[in-house]
Amino acid sequence: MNASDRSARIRETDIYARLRETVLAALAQVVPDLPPEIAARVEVSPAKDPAHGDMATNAAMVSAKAARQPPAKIAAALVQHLTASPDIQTAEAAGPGFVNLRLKPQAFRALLPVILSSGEAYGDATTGTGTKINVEYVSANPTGPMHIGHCRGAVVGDALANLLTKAGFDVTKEYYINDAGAQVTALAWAAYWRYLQAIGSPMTEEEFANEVPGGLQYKGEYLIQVGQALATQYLASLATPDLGIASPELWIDTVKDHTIHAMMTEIREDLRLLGVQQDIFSSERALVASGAADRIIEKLHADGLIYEGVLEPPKGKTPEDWEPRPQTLFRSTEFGDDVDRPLRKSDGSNTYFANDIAYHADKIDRGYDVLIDILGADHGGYVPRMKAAVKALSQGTTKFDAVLCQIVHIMKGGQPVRMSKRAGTYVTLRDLLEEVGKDAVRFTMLTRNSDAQMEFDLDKVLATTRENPVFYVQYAHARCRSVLRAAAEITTTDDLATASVDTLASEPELTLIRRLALWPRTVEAAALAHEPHRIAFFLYDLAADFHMLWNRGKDDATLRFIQADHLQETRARLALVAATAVVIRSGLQVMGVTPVEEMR
RNA sequence: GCGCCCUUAGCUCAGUAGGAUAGAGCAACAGCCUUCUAAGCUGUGGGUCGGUGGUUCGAAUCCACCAGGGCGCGCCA
Repeated sequence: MNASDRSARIRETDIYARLRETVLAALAQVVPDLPPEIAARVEVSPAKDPAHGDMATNAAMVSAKAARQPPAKIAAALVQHLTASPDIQTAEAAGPGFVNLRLKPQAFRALLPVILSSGEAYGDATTGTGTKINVEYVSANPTGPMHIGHCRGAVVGDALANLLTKAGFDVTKEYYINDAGAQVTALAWAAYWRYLQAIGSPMTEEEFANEVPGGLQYKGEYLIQVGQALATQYLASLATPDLGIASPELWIDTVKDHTIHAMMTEIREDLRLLGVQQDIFSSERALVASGAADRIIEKLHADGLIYEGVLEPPKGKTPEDWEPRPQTLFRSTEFGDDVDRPLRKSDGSNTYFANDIAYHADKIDRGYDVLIDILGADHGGYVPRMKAAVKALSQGTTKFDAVLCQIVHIMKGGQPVRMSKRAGTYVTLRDLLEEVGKDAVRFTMLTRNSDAQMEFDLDKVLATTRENPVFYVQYAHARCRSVLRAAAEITTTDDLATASVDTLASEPELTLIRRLALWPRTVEAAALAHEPHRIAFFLYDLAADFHMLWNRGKDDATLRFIQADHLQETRARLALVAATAVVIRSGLQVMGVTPVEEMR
């Protein structure tokens, strides 16, 4: 799509963007030599108070200084020019220099055919055209099935990726498998224990645990199958002749491979059930094995960004066992971090950070303009060093943003559900999905800003009341579909895009249409802010407007959508209903929630 | 001790890229309602946007300091 096609499309679908162009054109008449950076600050935004009209612009105020004229004077001149616009009914200067615009109802109504012919593509933006973004999310240790703690990041990341795609970005969804660290070695030992059990080893768990460096972790039963599979494939060849612990070199890589593969199979299935489908799975272990991590460290070394040094102890709180030690450090302080960060452990292997630098370098090499990591809030302290690393690696050309997800507290029967493996109340993602379903999980996870803690009340997400946004939004869509089904017997609905909508003039109808008009703007703002939860709130408001309109039919039968003896009126109303359904679907699509056709 | 995030109605939370008189749901109060597909509808009360300064024509929003909560703080990921 070229630039003029693009702006034509914007004029057609985003009424606020269109009016902004109108205002800028008028402003160019009033203030001929306005600097572009001032023009960029001109906004046309929806009026908060209906008494102010439909929209307002700050054009006069932001340009007053550059024009060396008082805002009121510029506003008055703008009003003169703007009243000539075919979209505008009235324009008036108000307050400290706003220009309030009241649009002709037709300007809003004309959107309905556009929505109906665009379908769910309505709201697509071109903001991100030409920008490649990588969204990395979930990235759980492959040490067991996914639990609730992983779930929020998965949903937020997935919805954000969808949102960015809708806003025109070229998006890659990625999962980074943290399969290289000590945790995975511990996992392999745990699987090896299940293997020994499977081949009938006489060792007791205690005897085995005493031989494991760091002790036996991951006692979950989910590894039993892995052990049995190993036994089937390798018989007793991974153990000593008397079925004891063989030298780790003989089995550790095999068991690791096998176990990680088994865990990832489970995790992929969990993700699939959650409706998450990532494009790329990157392995930390493969990255290290390929030598990429070492190469990056060498490169940074050559750039003078790595040195051997001793860190100061944390101020005010010196750990008991603190002692000065020389370490391999990355100069992250040169790029805004608080302290330089270690890259090597004392055993010579890389820290997680070192490998993550290599991983992000790899993503930069793949040509992304923006890297987004979805992280748990407990990784907040990690963000500045990663930001520093990306800056150093890309010479500042690649942007990095981290979206932090706060903890989710599961509530049931008014009581918090404790997350404890020992107590057996460890809630897996699969349990949650079975209990409330994918759609309720996804929607609910998006009903809070991701950096706010959230209560997930298992009883409330299934409630059929207005206070449950999942229900309220789905119900609005179901009602739309219900009306359209009912109307199918009276009038055809397939060509509503060409229906005359001039009769839609009541306040609740126009309120709903104005809400629909906000959709492109909402998509764009949410995408740029990396805040997918805004979509959920928009849909809730949209649903409220729709239910309001529906409820009017309760009091007054002539206000119902279907009027058997007024076909033209009916078709106009149905066009509005159909457009509402389209926008709800469009929003649910971003959230990864399946719209329902009926509530049963 | 330091850094990051947070603090908005009784409760749970929004607040659209600094805009006008800060919004919604629940709860409370007062009415209505038995339905084109229903699990409700209308109205009312309720706020020093944690506090104090500052920048600005204009601040819940940006800056500084203070108070309270969460997270993190040399080879865990």
